Amino acid sequence: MSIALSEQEILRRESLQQLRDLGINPYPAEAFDVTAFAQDIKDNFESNPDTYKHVVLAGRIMSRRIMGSASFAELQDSTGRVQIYLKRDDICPGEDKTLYNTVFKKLLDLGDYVGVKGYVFLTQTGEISVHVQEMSILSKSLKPLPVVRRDDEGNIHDAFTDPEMRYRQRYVDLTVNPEFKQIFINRSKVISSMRDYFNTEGWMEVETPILQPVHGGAAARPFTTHHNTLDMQLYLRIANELYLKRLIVAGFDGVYEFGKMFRNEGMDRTHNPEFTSVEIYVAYKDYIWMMAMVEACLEHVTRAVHGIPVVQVGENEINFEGPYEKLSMYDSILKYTGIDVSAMDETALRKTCTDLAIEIDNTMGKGKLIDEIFSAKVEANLIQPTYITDYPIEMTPLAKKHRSKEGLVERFELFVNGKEIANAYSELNDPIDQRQRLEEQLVLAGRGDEEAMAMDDDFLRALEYGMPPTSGLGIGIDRLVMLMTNQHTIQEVLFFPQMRPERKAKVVTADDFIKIGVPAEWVPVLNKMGFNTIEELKAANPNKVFNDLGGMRKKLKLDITMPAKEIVMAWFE
RNA sequence: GAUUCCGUAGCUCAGCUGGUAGAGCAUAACACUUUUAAUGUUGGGGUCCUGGGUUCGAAUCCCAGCGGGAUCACCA
Repeated sequence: MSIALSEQEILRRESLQQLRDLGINPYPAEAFDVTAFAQDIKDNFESNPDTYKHVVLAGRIMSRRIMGSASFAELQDSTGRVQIYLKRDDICPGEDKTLYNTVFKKLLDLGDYVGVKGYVFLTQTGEISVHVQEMSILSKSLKPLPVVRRDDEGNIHDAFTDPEMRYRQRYVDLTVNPEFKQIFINRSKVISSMRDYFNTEGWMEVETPILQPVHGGAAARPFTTHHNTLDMQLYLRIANELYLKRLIVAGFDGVYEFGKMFRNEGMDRTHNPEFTSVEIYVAYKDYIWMMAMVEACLEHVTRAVHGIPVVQVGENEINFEGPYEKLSMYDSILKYTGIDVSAMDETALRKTCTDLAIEIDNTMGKGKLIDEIFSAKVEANLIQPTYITDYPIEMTPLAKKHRSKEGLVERFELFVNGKEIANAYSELNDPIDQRQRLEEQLVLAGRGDEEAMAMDDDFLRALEYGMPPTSGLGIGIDRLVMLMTNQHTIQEVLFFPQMRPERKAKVVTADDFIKIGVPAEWVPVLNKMGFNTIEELKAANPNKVFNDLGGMRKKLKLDITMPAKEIVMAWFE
């Protein structure tokens, strides 16, 4: 709790107490069953007025226009806002006008939850409104929300836009900027439609460990933690690939998992330390099959979100209907740079990078150098969904060697709008080859590559028992959602993006002040005067503090007893 | 991590070459029975992010720190 309450917060707490004094519970326990929603009323009242003669709805009061004994307010529920009309003598049919004159006009604040019963009608200006016959308080709001106003043209005034506050206090953001809720509704549709697609195909949703003794399956720095009972180091997973493959070894034909991954790396517009991915593995398939599956799946997802297979992303209209363009890694570099890197050795690649003004360092192997060229020169050109296929073996230790092309693996990545969205292999199931490839990763690690993949002996043991030919796919859900919702920062598609901790207010409990003899009712006054710790108080001049207490008492019109001077002096001993 | 911009009332923002801190909304009081960015009148509300420095005097200038944004780097 913050130390000094703002004027408005103090007033709201006083209103809360006055409600209680009137015998009104500001936080009632009873259920309040609604029968109507704002959006439905606005959409359907005019075509079907008879069904809105008795409505019950609930939500926050978001604006009020009080005109004597009648008032308009806007009620916001989960679907939107609808205007409500309150007339004193309607909600207070008897002599007692307290509910209107005191409760509604004085003690309610913007942001309070109320429940209303009444009927829908059209005002003289033609706005669909609810004529309230009964009103009850469902929850009192003690902190004022930012007020965002909209005029007739829909222009927003005093918008609540500070990204820091929007991300730290997402509950405020989505309350006053409800249009952002659609991003998260669409996020949910992306995941649920994809899950539907997988389930319809007969593949099984599974869960695998997040706490892993070996961080395998991807190349990234992990978060490290410690288990006390086992007294062992554990990692938050950077990928779940190796566990899902163990389940293919176990005899499932298709398994998939939606889940959080954790990578201890930089944060920016497209990276959050924890992010969501889906991985799916299907036995007896290869990466050619997987391409067709991805096309069907993403078209299904796009239709689920937008109703059509096309989505507008910035300037670009992106069509998720398959089939997508396919380019091999080498051909894509040839296409966009005119350089054929397919036969180059490491030395030649280094020279090519230098010629193209691409920064490199000594830890980079052949695969990484090619990837640098690709990232710098090709990626941004891949706007419509495009498969980049057949990667150099050095950068892909978990994929099967290409069936016909030497030095390559059966892998594709799907690029959309210049960004990687999906990654898939014909999975490596030759245990001896797999062991060698992981050993090569250890060499890279020895050269200083912090992200080289770790050895996982249990995974190799599983492969030795035999894994059927399998194709696997990973999709970054956050980036897919960014595409589907036309957002260009990952923070906009995460409810609670990672932030640095807020600066802590210097917190001191009232007890500390009470212990040195300060009467409880004077503690907030001292806080208001800037004394938030005992040390700060004791550093002050006792006579000045005593005088200022009197001044504050007068200024704040406090109805509390002034402590005697000796008592104040005693605080300083 | 680098560069750069920003941090002032509950919110959105002004605040010039340093001289008693401002507006709109919100809030409080009064008026008002179909308003709608309601209106009219009158009030209250501030750790100018934090800590140093320069100065007679700092929201303003300088330094450091904290937090955020953008760009870049990193991130297959």
